Amino acid sequence: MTRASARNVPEVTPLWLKLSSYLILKDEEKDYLSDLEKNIVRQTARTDLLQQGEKYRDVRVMREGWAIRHKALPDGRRQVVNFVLPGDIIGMYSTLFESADHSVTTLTAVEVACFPPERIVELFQSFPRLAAALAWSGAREEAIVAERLLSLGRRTALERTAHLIVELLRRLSTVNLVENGHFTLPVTQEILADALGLSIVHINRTLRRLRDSGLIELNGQRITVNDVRQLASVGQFDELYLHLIRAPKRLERAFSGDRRARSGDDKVEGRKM
Amino acid sequence: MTRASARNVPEVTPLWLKLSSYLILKDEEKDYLSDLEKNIVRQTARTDLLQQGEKYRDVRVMREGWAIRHKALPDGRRQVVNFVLPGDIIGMYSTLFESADHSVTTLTAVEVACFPPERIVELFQSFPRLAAALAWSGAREEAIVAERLLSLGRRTALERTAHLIVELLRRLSTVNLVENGHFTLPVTQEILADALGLSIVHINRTLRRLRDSGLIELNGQRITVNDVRQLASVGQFDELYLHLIRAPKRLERAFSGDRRARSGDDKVEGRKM
DNA sequence: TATGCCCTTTAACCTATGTTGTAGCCCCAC
DNA sequence: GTGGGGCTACAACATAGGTTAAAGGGCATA
Repeated sequence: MTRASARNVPEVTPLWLKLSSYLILKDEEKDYLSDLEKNIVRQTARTDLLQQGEKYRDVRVMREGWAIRHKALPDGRRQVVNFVLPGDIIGMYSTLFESADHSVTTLTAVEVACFPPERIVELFQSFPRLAAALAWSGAREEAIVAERLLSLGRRTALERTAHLIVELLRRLSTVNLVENGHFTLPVTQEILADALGLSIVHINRTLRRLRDSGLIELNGQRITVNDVRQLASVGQFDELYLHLIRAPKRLERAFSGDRRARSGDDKVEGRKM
Repeated sequence: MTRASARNVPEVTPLWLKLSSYLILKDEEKDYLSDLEKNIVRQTARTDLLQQGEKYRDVRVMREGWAIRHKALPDGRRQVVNFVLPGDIIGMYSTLFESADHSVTTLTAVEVACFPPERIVELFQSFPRLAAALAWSGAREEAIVAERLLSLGRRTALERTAHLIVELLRRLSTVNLVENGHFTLPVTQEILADALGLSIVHINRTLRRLRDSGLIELNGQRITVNDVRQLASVGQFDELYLHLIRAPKRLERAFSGDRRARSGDDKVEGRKM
C-alpha cells in the first residue's frame, strides 16, 4: 500500500515499461502513470478480480502475478481467452460497457493497482499520447486472441500446445521472466485444456508427446523448453502477431507534428486474389 | 469520389452512426469525420484490402459491403477471424505495427474511405472524445473475437453455427440490414467453415440439420431465421458480449467533467472462488 | 445450345479427440 | 501419521467431425 513512491522518483512498473515500448515517456506522463498506480491491492491465488455478468467496477492494472481471462457457457464449459500478465489492464472499458462479458481470476497471488474508470476518460482528454499507447496495446491483445482463434480453429492439439508454449515463452521473456529456456507456468492441466479447447485427458496425452520427443521438460510448475526453434516449427509459430518490433520513434515523430500531406489523394490499391 | 459532401452538410455514414451510439457528436467532430471519409474508393468482390505480412498502408473505413478478416497458416489452412461490416475500420493501428498479421478480403463490391495513418494520431491529439469512441468500438470488436474463441473451443458444430447466425442477425439489424428475419449472407460454405473451424462438408451437414429442424431457411444468399429465440437457445447465445446497450449519456457525462472523487481509497473487493 | 467453373450436396469411411474410469502422487490439515 | 482433496497419468472405448469421392445445380461465357 505504501509502495508507490512520491512524485519526484516515480517507480518503474510493468505498465510503465510496456508503454515505453510505444513511446518515450515524458516526465508528466510518468508522474500521471505513477499516480494511477498508487492504490495497490494484493489478492491471493484463485480469486475473481471480475465476474462475467456483473457490473464493471474499478479498472485494474496487473503489477505482479498471473491471472486468466475466461468465459463460460451456462452449462459450465469454459474457455480461457488469454493470460493476464504484469502490465496488462483489466476492465479498461468499464465506463462504457454495462457489464462484464468475461471473468478474470488470479492464478497466483497478485498485486494490482485499482483506479476508478473515470480516470481513463481523463487520460484521453489530458494525455493523448498515453491514450494512444494504451489503445495500441489493447490492439496487440486482440491480435493475440485472434491468433489463438486460428489455433483453435485450424491447428491440431499438438500444434496448439506447442504454439502456446512458445507464445508464453516470448511474452514472458520481454518482461525478463524467462531464464535459460525455463520459466514458471502456474497453471494446471485443466486450465491449459480450457485455453486450448481440449479435454484435460487430451492435453495430458499431448504434453506427454512433447516430453517424449524431448522438446520440453516439465517439473511441477517449472517448464523448460529445450529447443525453441523446433517447438516453434511444430506449432507453426510466426511471431508477427505479437508485434514485438515496436517503433517508439515512429510514434514519437507522428506525435511531434511531423505529419505528411493530409491530401485526400492517396494511391488506390487492392489487388485481385 | 464526389459523394462526400461539403462541410456544411456532413453526410451520415455508418462510422458516424456507430460512434453516435457512444457519443453525441459535436459539429466539429462531425466535420472531422466527414473529412476523414472524403477519399472514397470502390473495390470489387474478392479483392484483398490488406494482405498478411505486408507493410501496413492506409487506414480504411468500410462504408458499404462485406469483407472478412482472416489469418492463414503456411500450409494454407485458414481461419476467418471476423466479418467486416459497414462502419468498421481496417488497419487502424498502421502507424505503430510493422506489418499486418492478417488479411482483409472483400466478399462483395465495397465502398471504403482511405486516409493516411497519421490522421489517427492527429485524432488522438485533437479529438479525444472521438479517440475514446474509436478505442471503445475496437474493444467491442475484441469481445466479438473472444466470443468466437469460446465457440471454437467449447461449442459443438451445431451450436457454433446457430450462434454465428444469431450474431450476424443482431449485428446487421443494428444497421437496418435485416428485414422480417431474413438477410443477405454473401458467403460461401467454405467461408462459413473457415469462420467456424469446421470442414466444408461438416458445415453443410450442420446447415442441413438446422434447415430440417425448421429453424432457418436458405435460398442462395438469402437466409431466413424463423425462430430467433430457439436458434439463440441452440447456440447458447447471450448477447452480453455484443455490448449493444450503450450509454452515450454516461460517456458524455464523464467527458463533460462530472467526475467523481479521484481519491485512492476505492473499496477493495475480490471474492474467493 | 453447349461448355466449364464454382458451389452445394450426399455417402462411405477414417481419425483425432472426447469420455469414463481407475490409480497413484503430493501436500496440507488435523 | 492418517485422511482427504486436487492434480497427474494412462487405458479402453465412443463419437464428432474430417477426408475422399462423386454427382448435381446454377450461371456465365462461347
